[in-house]
Amino acid sequence: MNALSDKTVGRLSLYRRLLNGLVADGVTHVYSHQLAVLAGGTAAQVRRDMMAVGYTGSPKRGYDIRELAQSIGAFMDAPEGQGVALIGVGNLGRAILAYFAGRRPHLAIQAAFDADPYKANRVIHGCHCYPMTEMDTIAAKANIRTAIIAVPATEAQAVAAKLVRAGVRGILNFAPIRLHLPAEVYVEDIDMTMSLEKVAYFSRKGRAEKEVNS
Amino acid sequence: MNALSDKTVGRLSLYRRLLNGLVADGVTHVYSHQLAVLAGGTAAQVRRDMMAVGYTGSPKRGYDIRELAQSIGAFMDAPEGQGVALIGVGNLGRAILAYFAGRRPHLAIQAAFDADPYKANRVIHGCHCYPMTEMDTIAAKANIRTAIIAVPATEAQAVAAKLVRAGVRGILNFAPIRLHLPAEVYVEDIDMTMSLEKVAYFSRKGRAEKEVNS
DNA sequence: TAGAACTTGTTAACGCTTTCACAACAAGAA
DNA sequence: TTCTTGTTGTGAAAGCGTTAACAAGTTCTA
Ligand SMILES: NC(=O)c1ccc[n+]([C@@H]2O[C@H](COP(=O)([O-])OP(=O)(O)OC[C@H]3O[C@@H](n4cnc5c(N)ncnc54)[C@H](O)[C@@H]3O)[C@@H](O)[C@H]2O)c1
Ligand SMILES: NC(=O)c1ccc[n+]([C@@H]2O[C@H](COP(=O)([O-])OP(=O)(O)OC[C@H]3O[C@@H](n4cnc5c(N)ncnc54)[C@H](O)[C@@H]3O)[C@@H](O)[C@H]2O)c1
Repeated sequence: MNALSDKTVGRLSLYRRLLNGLVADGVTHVYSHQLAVLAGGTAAQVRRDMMAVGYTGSPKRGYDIRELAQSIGAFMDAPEGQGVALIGVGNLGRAILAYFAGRRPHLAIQAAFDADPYKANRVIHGCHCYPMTEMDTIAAKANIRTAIIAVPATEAQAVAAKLVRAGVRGILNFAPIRLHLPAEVYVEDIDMTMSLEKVAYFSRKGRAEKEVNS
Repeated sequence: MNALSDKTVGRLSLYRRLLNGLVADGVTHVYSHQLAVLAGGTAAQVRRDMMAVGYTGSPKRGYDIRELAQSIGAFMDAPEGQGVALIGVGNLGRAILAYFAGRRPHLAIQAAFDADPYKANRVIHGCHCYPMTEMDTIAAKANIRTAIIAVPATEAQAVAAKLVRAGVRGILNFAPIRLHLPAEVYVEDIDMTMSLEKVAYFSRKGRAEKEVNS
């Protein structure tokens, strides 16, 4: 139960998704090197990540998929489930709502908020959309500690501060600015412009490849 | 002109956007520590990144914003501009089209593709949407080397392979699977589910903080 | 049973990235 | 001019995450 690193948690999430896929295919066991190719990593890394969750496989049979997935779940999921709020129901916000709607039982978007009164008090992709003025009360009532920001960049800092005041401790931020918040708030930025520029750069320059001596 | 690291390229993209914002505010010079707080990093890192692009500021005045932005552009942008293709014009694809439409002159989405014949041969957010059957010819004609994948996970691998055959060398992948492609193709994954699970985890556990001795 | 074959768990080495620390330097003040 | 102040550029150190390597272990074969 010691603190896991950022990257390890990300990979655990990926592993679990892959494991669930394997369960659906009827597979029962998997080796670290198999999981590694699915996850795009190395076998050593998979084993090291398993150390972090404390799950132990068996030599010659590998990992029991169902047990391992459950083990990761015990580690990552809130036992009582966890609610998420979405702020900003624009083009991106609606796509996100559509995507996450009813997909994950233990991690669902429970409420959406938008400053536009035209969008408020409607149900979008199965999620009730409230006006921003009600955010504090609803976030408190549903015990929301996690939020997704999909408002224009100019609004993001103010919205983030408001969320933190309402008790939010983790933010997934799509606005292309860096938020300034207390250190105990975890912020993950998804900066599509930055990502696209990286891809564009490397698709011209090529990835710096390790030179292989002939 | 030596190879830059992944992370450095990402930050350069961010710096440039911040610099452009400052130019709009009429600022002409900036210190490394100012840029650092905007970018959410440290002054030392900013200076090291500047080393990478080879631009030299002046002590006591800092960096000339306009020159620096131009310097980064010379480093990152294709001189003749660069076209991007979007595959999959669903909920997410349309949001992306709306967002990038007409925003960046030197890095524009020039063509969209979708397997659904209902979506083909229409103009969506100013971008022509073609049927998948025409992808090869159009990608070749427009000299497209960069693509965004926003198709369902089950289709992503096949679409990616098709893109690579058509000459694409960099892919921004939104589908929640790891693509298996030749090593010279640069792939950046944006895995929203993974990111959200990370945020959910750390919003409960708190970020592993450095213990400060009293 | 003994041995072969292949796996896991774990420590140590490695490499990449960030941070530190400071010499060199520019600009203004005295 | 000379001193003070606050910056940049950069080698060296530190930190962090990944990879390599191998002992210990499990199963199958004979
Ligand atoms: N659409 C994309 O694909 C995309 C890509 C990259 C980044 N982004 C970023 O994501 C964010 C949203 O993008 P979008 O395309 O959905 O924009 P959008 O304009 O379509 O939607 C923004 C929504 O936020 C609401 N809003 C505005 N101010 C608000 C406030 N103070 N409180 C609550 N709600 C408020 C608006 O009413 C609107 O519904 C932006 O920051 C954008 O830069 C979007
Ligand atoms: N919507 C989101 O916010 C979101 C979030 C996370 C991940 N994703 C991922 O992004 C991808 C797209 O999501 P979406 O919500 O836009 O899905 P969607 O179903 O709305 O859109 C998918 C689009 O792809 C097209 N398509 C299907 N097969 C194709 C093929 N072989 N070639 C070309 N086009 C094809 C479909 O016609 C459709 O227009 C999915 O992989 C999804 O997992 C989306």
